[in-house]
Amino acid sequence: MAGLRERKKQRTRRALIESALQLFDEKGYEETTLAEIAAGADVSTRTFFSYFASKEDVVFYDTAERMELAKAMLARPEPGMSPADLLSSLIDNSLAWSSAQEELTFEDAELRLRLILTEPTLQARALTVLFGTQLGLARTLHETYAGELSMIEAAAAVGALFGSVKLAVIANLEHNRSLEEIWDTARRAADVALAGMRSLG
Amino acid sequence: MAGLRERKKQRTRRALIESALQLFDEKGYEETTLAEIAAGADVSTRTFFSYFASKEDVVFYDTAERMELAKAMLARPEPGMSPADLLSSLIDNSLAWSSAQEELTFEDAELRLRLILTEPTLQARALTVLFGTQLGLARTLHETYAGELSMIEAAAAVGALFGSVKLAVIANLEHNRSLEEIWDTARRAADVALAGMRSLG
DNA sequence: TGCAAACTTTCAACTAGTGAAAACAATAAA
DNA sequence: TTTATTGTTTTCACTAGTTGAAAGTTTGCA
Repeated sequence: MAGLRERKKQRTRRALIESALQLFDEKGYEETTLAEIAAGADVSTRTFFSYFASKEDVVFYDTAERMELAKAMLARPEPGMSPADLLSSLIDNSLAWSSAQEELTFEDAELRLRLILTEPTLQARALTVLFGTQLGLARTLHETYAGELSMIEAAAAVGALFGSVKLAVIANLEHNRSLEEIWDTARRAADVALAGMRSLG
Repeated sequence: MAGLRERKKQRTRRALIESALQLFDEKGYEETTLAEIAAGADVSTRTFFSYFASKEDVVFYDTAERMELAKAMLARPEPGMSPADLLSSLIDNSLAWSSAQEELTFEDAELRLRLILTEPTLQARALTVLFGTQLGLARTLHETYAGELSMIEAAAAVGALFGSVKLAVIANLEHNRSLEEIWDTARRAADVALAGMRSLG
């Protein structure tokens, strides 16, 4: 389908991602230099920056894609579904999706999560990314329920949902050893936020 | 009271803050270099880093103080106050406090807010700071209502509250011209989150 | 085959941030 | 008031992320 040029670019991109994640795992994030990442992917340091805007960005390479999926979900709810139900199913689906990715092995996904939770720089970036996602989802939700849901309400709903899940999961990180436990924490926190929406209508 | 050494340090700190904020205002955040900030405060560039860990940190110089105030509030609720009521009054107080600071003029405060909302780097830092604050407040709340409120519930409550307010305020930035309007947006968003808590008990 | 467009490399520069040792100033003890 | 001690700032040297520009390659297409 796509020409050689396009395929080559995808390969370079992949090579950069793999080189980076492997090095981060082996030596740590801060300890890995861009020069090393580039070398591992057989390109010049300068070239790294035509694929990613920053060192942090490699770690979040699939964010845009995930965002699109989530948006698509919110854009076309099953007929008759309330905003709260829709958001509730979004949480379920997102958690499920994390496990079921082909591109990355389960270990890769877990490694990446640990990396993000461990490295301050990446944590900060994650907060930014998540924030942007929420804004986008709030807008979509507002459009989906045009008339019924003001922008403030949509933003408050999405913000409350993500805010409670995020804080609860992180605050319980020490206690949550397995993915199941994390999943359970997330669900319980989500229900706190969703109860608010339901009680308002 | 404090010795000369201590007073001198406070003066240098102030000088750095003022030099930085003034330059950020005049030339923009990214355009201002640490060398210029230091020069404006009559110290060496290296000295900047014994006062602040990074360029971003100057802008958030009073964060720790604010955090302590908020924590203190959550630690000693009026007898018989529910968690939801307590958090509700926290929001009111925080919004009020922003306006009533002596150290900075009203313009300074507003300039700083605009700076933070405008500059990506500072936005990112704000998210991190706010996140840390939430974690601290959730722990305090959990301790205050020991037995009644699990850590997950406390985190979900605080996360939902801050999450909804934050997202609603930002999402409505364009529409919110005055502080009063922002305040109103915040209150409305907070009520969405608080309704959830109240409906659960 | 040959030209134009897309990509990569090389080179040079700038800035945030860090470590270490030398220089300097403040405090307290003699 | 001199001296020893301790805290603070400066100077110097260096690393690493990031950006711009120009030169060099590769690919797509006529």
